[in-house]
Amino acid sequence: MGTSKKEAFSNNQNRLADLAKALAHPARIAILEFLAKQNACVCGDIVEELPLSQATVSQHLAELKRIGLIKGEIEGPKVCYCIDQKKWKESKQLLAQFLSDTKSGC
Amino acid sequence: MGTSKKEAFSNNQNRLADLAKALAHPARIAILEFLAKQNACVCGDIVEELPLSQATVSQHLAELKRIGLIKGEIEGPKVCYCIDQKKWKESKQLLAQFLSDTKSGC
DNA sequence: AACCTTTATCGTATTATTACGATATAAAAA
DNA sequence: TTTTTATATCGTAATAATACGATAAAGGTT
Repeated sequence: MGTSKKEAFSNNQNRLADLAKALAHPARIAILEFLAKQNACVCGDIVEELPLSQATVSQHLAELKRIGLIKGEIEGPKVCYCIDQKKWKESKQLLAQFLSDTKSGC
Repeated sequence: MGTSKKEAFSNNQNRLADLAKALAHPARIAILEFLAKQNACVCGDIVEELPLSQATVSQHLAELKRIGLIKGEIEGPKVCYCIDQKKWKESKQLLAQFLSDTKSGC
């Protein structure tokens, strides 16, 4: 027990839920907002932006990488993170489609 | 340890993350899609639509109610569920704003 | 009243998430 | 080569989420 029964749902439903899960923490929202604001790859100083330890920030970055929303490139001693344009557009599309399909009718 | 440090983030970031959390399970996506498809309040038969026990479906409905996306009205022995129009539009707006603000610049 | 139907809640087992110190790794700098 | 800097990973403790059987609650039906 306790395991999510994802196999019982459609691909689309799982993709949406998984995307939502990646966004389901304020730190990850903050990271995405920060990367977008810089409008470029950010090398270093993501940890300083957040009120969390380095290890925890790394975990949140890993979660965003897992879903593919961001990617990191090793640049000397640092890692440069940026939003993955292709995947971000896809995700936007997926969410926007869900939002527009789901109408509240009463 | 283990507790999410939500107090360290902005209101907007927390609202977004909380909304995303409500969407972060395929069963809840399925429920919202089903309610939207019916385009009316649905009395009963939500449990039959899902591959989960009645108790689990009730929990998912409670989570959607917690965030305010749906509301239930007692109608005799049944409960009629529907998407909360006002809250749904607000949430759509919140997400859409985030999606359009967050541009991938590299 | 006794019973059926529908939904919520309780109890509980399992798994996932969150957080952080400590440590590993990898590359630049001294 | 040793040291410094930046990031990832490990280990672990605490909390949250998921699932479901059992039971309660609320309202109809007979």
